[in-house]
Amino acid sequence: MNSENTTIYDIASEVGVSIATVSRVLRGETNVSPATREKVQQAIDRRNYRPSSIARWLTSKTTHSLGIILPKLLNPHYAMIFTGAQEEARRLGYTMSLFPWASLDTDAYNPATMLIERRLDGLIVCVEYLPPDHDELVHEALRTLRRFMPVVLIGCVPPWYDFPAVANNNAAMMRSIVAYLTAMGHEKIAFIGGVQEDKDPHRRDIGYEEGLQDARLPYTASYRVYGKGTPEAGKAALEEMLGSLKRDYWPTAIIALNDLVAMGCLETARKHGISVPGQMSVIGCDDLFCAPYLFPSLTSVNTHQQQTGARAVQLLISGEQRRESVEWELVERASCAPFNSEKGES
Amino acid sequence: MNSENTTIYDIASEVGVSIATVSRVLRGETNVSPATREKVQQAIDRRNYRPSSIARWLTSKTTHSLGIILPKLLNPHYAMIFTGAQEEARRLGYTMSLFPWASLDTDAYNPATMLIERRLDGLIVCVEYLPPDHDELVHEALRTLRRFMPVVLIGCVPPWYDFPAVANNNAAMMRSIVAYLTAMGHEKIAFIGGVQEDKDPHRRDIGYEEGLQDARLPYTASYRVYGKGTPEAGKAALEEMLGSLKRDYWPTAIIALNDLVAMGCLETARKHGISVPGQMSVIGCDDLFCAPYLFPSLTSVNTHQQQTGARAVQLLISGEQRRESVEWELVERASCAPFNSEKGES
DNA sequence: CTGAAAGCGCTTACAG
DNA sequence: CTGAAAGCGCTTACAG
Repeated sequence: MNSENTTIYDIASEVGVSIATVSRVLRGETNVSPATREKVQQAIDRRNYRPSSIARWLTSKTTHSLGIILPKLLNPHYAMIFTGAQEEARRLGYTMSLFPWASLDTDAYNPATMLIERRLDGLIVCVEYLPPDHDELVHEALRTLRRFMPVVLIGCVPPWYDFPAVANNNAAMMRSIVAYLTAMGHEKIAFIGGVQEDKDPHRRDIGYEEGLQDARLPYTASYRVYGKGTPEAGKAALEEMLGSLKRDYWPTAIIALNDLVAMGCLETARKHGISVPGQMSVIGCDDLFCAPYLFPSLTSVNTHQQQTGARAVQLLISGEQRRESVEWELVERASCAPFNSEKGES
Repeated sequence: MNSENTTIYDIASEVGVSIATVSRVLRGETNVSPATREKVQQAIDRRNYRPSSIARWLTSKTTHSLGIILPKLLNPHYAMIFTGAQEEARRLGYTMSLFPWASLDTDAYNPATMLIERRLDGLIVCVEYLPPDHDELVHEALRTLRRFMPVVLIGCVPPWYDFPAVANNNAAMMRSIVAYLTAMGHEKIAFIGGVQEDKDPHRRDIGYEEGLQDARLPYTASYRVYGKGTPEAGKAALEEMLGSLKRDYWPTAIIALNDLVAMGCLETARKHGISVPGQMSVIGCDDLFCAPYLFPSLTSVNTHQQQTGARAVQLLISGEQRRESVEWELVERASCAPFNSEKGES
C-alpha cells in the first residue's frame, strides 16, 4: 500500500538538491542554509512525505522497537505490566510489541527465530508459571537470546538466572502477609494456589512457612493447596479443602495466590454460608481493579505492576545489569478481620 | 547489540558461494543443489545466523507488522480485543504493536508521524469515547492515515465513516437489553454512563429509547445519567440518581454502560441497603472475567471481543472493504430478576 | 544450479 | 553550506 510512497529522491529532485541535503533537513541538522531548508520543508509538506524508518534502521543498526513476553494479557495483572512498559517505551521513543510465550520456542529447533529476525533493541521476559522441568530449557533459551539482544527479566525470577531483572521477592511478601494475619490472631492460615516450586528460594511457600514459624505456628499440609491461578481453581481448591476437613479445622484465614484465586475463594465461602471476614478472612494479591468491588471488598497486595514494567524498560535501554526487587504494599479492605473465636466456632 | 551480527555475506564467504545462493537456501527455494544447500545450512547453523528482517523489508516493501490503537488496556474489555487481534496477527505471521490514542495526534501539525514512518502493513483503530467535537478531526486524521496504510475500525464506528469496520450496533443491543428487562415486568429502567452522543444513529441512547417505546413506557430524563465508564463513575451516578428522586421513583432496573459501571452500581445499591436483584436489577455489558464473581453475579452482555479483534485483523490483511457488525449475547446471571411489586415497594 | 549486479531508501563520512 | 559516493543487508531479475 502506501500510495504515497514518496522517497527522499522524489523530494530531492523536486527541489533540485541532493538527497544528503534533504536528509539533513529531515533530521533537523543546522548546517543547511535557511533558504534551502525552507524549500525542502515545503516540498516535504506538500507531498506529505515521511521518511521510512525501515531504511533508517538499516543504517543506524537500531530499530527502536522492544518486545515483551507475557503469559497472558487477559489477567489484568499482566495488562498493567504491559501498560507500564508500553508507556515508558513510548516516552523514550520506542515501540513495544507483545509476543506470546511460544515465541521462545524452547523446544523447537531454532529458538526465538522471529524475535531475532526482527532485530529488536531489547526484550522483556516475564518469567512465571514455568513448568518445573522447563526451568533449564528456558534458561538456555534466554541465554541464547541474549547473544542477540539485551534481555531484562521480570516476575518470579530464579536468583540463579544471571540477568538484569525487576523481580518479585515472593518469600518476603508472603512472610509479611502471614504476619499481618497472625497479628490479627489467626492461627489456621491456608495458602491456596500456585504451582509447586521446588528450587526457587524466593518462592512463596518458603515465605509462608517462615511466616508461620515467626508466629510459632505449625505447618499443616492440608492448609497448602496447589493449583492454577484462576478463579475457578480457587473456587475448587477451597471447596476441596473444606470438604476434606472437619469444621473445627477449617482455616480462619485464606491467603490466595492472587486476586483471581481470591475471587474463587469468596465464591466458595459464600456458597457454604461462611461469612467473610466474620468466620474467614481472605487476602489476595495483585490488587486488581475489581478488588474494591468484590463482596466483601478484597484486602490485597499492590505490587506496582505498571512501575515494574516501566522500570524494566529503563533497565533495558540503559543497559544497567542490575537486579531490582519489586516493592509491595498491603491494601487493607474488608475481607480480613481479627479472628473472633466465638464467631469462628459458631 | 546483536553481538552475533553475522550477515549473509559472512555465510556466503565462509561457504564459498554467492549471497544469492545463501538467500535461496534461506528462503527454502528448490533450485539449489543438495550438496550446496547442505553446506550453506551447516554454516547458518554453526554461526546461528538469522537474516535481518529489516533488510528484507526494504526490498519487499512489507513489514508484516500491524498496529492497533486502543483507549486503554487496563479495562479488560480492550485487553480482550487486543488479545484476539494479537493472536490472529501472529497466526498469520504478523507482529502487533499497541499505540496509544495520542499517536493519532489529531491536533498536532503532522498527524500520525510515528505510525507512518514505521511503515506498518495496517492499522486497527478502536473508535470510542470520542469527544463529540473531535469527531471530524478524527475522521480527517483517519482519512490521511489511510493514504499510507490500510485502516480497519472497530468499536462504536459512526456509520458515515467510510472505512472497513467491525462495529458495534449499540442501538440494537440496547433495545434488546431493554426488552429483556421489560419482559420481566420492569417499568422504571435507568441507563447509566456513557458520553453524550449526538450524531451516531447507532448510539445506545436511541436503542434505550426505542426499547422503552417498544414496551410503551415513557422516557424519563432522570433515569438517564451520563458519565465516564468507570466503577467510580457508576457509583457516583447511581448515588446521585437515588439522591435526587423520591424513593417511590427509584428505578427497579439499571442498565450500566459496561461491567465497570455496573460494579459501581452494585456498590451503591449495597451501601443503600437495596437488595439486588430483589429490589433492583442490574445489567452490565462486556461480560468481563469478574462478572460471575461479583455479588450478586452480574448479568451482562458478551460482545465477543476476542473475535472482534481477530476479525479486524482478517479484514486488514485481506483488504476486504466490508463493514461488519459485532454479535452479542446476553449472559443471564443473578443480578436481574422479575420485578416484584411487593418487595419493590417495601 | 549459480553468480554478478542493481535496487530497496535511507545515513554518513569525505570533499569541496 | 552542499553533493557524490559508499554502505546498511537483504531480494530479484537476468545471464550463463
